[in-house]
Amino acid sequence: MVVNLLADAEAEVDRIFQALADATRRDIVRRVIGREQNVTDLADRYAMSFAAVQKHVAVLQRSGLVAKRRRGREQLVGPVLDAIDRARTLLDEYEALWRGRIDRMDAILGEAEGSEAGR
Amino acid sequence: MVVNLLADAEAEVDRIFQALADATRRDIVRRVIGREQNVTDLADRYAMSFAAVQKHVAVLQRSGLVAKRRRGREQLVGPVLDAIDRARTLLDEYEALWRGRIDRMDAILGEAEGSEAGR
DNA sequence: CAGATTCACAACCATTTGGTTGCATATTAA
DNA sequence: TTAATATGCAACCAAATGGTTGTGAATCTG
Repeated sequence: MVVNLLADAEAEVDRIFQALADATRRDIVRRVIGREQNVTDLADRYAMSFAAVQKHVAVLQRSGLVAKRRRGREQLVGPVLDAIDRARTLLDEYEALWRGRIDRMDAILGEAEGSEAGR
Repeated sequence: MVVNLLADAEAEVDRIFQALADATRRDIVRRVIGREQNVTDLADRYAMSFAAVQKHVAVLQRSGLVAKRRRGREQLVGPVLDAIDRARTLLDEYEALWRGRIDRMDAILGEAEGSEAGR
């Protein structure tokens, strides 16, 4: 159903913003965009336990912004360019909305739908 | 100290992304950008209690993205254009960061992963 | 093989989040 | 003045978050 598709899309946006709502995680994203890094290297940068950093990486992974790939005994954390680009586009859309350039888009996602009690 | 200034700035970013990490709140932002609305009107749109919507508005208010002004017995919720523009700029910076690093990475991408770029 | 490295994962804990109901207060309308 | 409207706010609750420690399994390395 359309409602579920929308709900899924919204949930995905939720996860992306949620993932970015933590300074450590934003920093991790920056770092792995610079270069793939294993979890230990990442963990060494922050004043918290290895397991805590592991959890942050898991949150980012769930949001789709990063992914891990194995290399021997280590897991290399790297950016998922498609997802990051999706996030970027999403931010673009908010920017457009906020700038008020979306007079036409108002007709599309304006009054009609957003209201539905579907959550 | 510089550290605290940075921490404050990061905390503010936290609050902004956090505020946007909920579909109802994103919807509220869209709506009040379209036109100032009182809390009751907003609450009528969503399948949750008045108090719940009140709390969502409070979160948005703490993030600085919206503000309330009194008109008689009602509180009109409206966008805070300065703060929204600040947030927009912030998102722009992330966009630039991501795009910039990705572009730069594209140049390097052909090479083997063994190559250490000292950082 | 033995030890070190790297990671996964479970259990636990405190705090925050997102929701509820109920009650109090301010303002408008009749 | 009384009733209806619009809001604020406290108390409560379940689930999620963000952290910890501890245990165990893979994978190098000497």
